[in-house]
Amino acid sequence: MPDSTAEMLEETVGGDASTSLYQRILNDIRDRIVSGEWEPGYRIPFEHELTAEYGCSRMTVNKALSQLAKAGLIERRRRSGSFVRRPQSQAAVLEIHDIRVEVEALGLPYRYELMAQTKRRATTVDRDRLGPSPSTAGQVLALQCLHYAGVRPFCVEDRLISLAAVPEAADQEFRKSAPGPWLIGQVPWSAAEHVIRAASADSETAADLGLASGAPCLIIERRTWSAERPVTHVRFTYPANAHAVVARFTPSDS
Amino acid sequence: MPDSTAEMLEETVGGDASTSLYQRILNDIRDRIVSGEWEPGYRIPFEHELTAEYGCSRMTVNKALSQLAKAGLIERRRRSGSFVRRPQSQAAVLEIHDIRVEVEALGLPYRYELMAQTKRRATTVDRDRLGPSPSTAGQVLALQCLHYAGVRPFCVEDRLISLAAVPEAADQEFRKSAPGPWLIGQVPWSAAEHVIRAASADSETAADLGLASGAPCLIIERRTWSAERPVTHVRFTYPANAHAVVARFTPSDS
DNA sequence: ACTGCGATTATGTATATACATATCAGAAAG
DNA sequence: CTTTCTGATATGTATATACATAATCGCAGT
Repeated sequence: MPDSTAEMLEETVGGDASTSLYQRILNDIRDRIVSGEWEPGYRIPFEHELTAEYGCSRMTVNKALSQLAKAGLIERRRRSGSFVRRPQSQAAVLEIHDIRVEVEALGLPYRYELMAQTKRRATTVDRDRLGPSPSTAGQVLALQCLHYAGVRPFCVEDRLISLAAVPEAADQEFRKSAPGPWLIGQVPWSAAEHVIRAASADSETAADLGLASGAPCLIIERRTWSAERPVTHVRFTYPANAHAVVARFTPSDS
Repeated sequence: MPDSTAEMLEETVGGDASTSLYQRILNDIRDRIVSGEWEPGYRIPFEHELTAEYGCSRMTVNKALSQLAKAGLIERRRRSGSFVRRPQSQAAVLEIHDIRVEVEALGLPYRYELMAQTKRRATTVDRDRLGPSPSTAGQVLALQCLHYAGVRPFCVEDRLISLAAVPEAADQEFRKSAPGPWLIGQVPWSAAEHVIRAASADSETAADLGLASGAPCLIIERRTWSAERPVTHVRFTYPANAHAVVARFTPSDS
C-alpha cells in the first residue's frame, strides 16, 4: 500500500491519468497562478516539498518548474526558492487568418479576383518593400487582387513576391486562387513582420473598394523571410468598418 | 585527453561555455532549422546519433528535442524519428508599449493630461465594455485622458476601471500620471484581448486631437482580466499618421 | 559592531538506468 | 496471397544519483 496522501492528491487534482505526471504538476501550478490563488511574489513550494506532495522524484518536479520558468510564469532563485512572477510585458499573440476563412466566418460567399500581374526586375521601391536582404533581389512578381465578401469588395491585396526566393511563382496562375495560401504551402517562412495602421484610401483603392476617396481604411502589411531571404511583401487594405485585428493573450498555453 | 570528435564539436558549434549543453544542442538544431539548412520534413538525427555526436547521455539530447517539439519547431514520431515541421500558424507576437516610451522613442517630450474623471455604478454599456464576467460589476471609474507628443496631441485614452477588481483606484489621483502604468504595477493580469481597427474620428475625439471631423484614426482597444475578473477596458485613438502597431514573429525565442 | 568564512540550502545540469508505448518490418500462419 | 503475430526501434516518462553553483545564514575572530 503506497503513501495515502500522495496517492489521493494524484487522483484528485490535475488532469486525467493519460497526462504525464510532470505535466500534471505543471498544470496544477499554472492554474493556481492564473486563477490568482497564488499572487505575484508568492513563494511556490520548494522542489523537495512538491516531491513529497506528489510522491515523485525531484527530477520530475524540476522538469515542471523549469518549463514554467522558461515560459516566464515563475522566477527561480537559488537558495531562496521559486516565485510567481508579475506579468510585465504587454505582449499578445496575433493570429493572422486566411481571408477566405475570415469572409466565410461572416457567413458570406467568398470570391477572389486577380486585377493585375506584372513581372519585372526589382526596382529600388520593390527592394524597400521586401525589406532587409543580404543579397540583391532579382526578378519580382507584383500582384493586385481583390477579395469579395458576397457582392461587396472586402479588401484589396497588393503583393510583391521575390522570384529569387520563390521561382515557382513565375509559372503559377493566380487567376483562381489567391497567392497567400499558395505561398504558405510553398515556402516555409522563418520570420515575419506585421505593421498595422490606419490611413485614408487613395483614389485608386477607394475606387476598387467602392468607397469615397479619403475614407478611413485599416492597412495590414506583412513582410516574410525564409532563411534570411525576403520572400514576399503584402499590403491588405480594408474599409474601416469591414475588419478588425483581434489578439489575445493568456499564459495558459505554455 | 578526451574523445576528440565530441570535444571539437562542443567547442566549435553552439554558444560559449557558459550555456548548458542541452541548450547548446537546442540552439544548434534550431539554427539549422531557421536558417533553412534543414527544410521542413527533414529527419533530425536520432537521439542516439546526437548522443554520440555531442558525447552526452540520451536524457540531455531528449531535453533539447522535447523542448523544440513543445515550441512547435519539430514533430516527434515514435519509431520514425523527429522531423522539421512546416510553420503553419500565421501567428505573431504583438507587444504593446507604454505610450510615454513610445513618444519618447520619437524624440519628443511626453505630456499627459487628465480631461475627465467619473465614478459611477456600472451601466449596461460599462458592463459590456469590461467584457464577460462571472459576477455583476459594481462601481466603475471612467477616465478620459490626452497624451501629448511635444505640443501636439498624440492620442486620446478612454478608460474604464472596475473598482470591484481595483478598489485602490478610487483613491488614486490620475492628474500627473496615466492610469495604464499605474494599473500594471497594481494588478497582475492573467488575460488580455486586443482589438485593432480603423475608424473616422467622431466630432469630440477629432476636436481633442485637433483633426478634421471624419479624419481616419487607428483605434486600439484592450480588455484585461485578472483571475477571471474584468479589470479594465481602454480605448486608444490615434490620428492615422501618428501610429502603427508592429508585430514580429521568429521561432528563435523558444 | 563589523568582517570574513564556512556550512547550509535550493536550484541547475548531467548521467545511467529502467520500463512503457507506439509503430513498423518482417516472419509465421492461415 | 493475405492476415496475424512478434520482435526491433525510437521516443516518452520517471527514478536515483551526483556534482556544480549561487545565495544566504550564522558563527568566530578581530
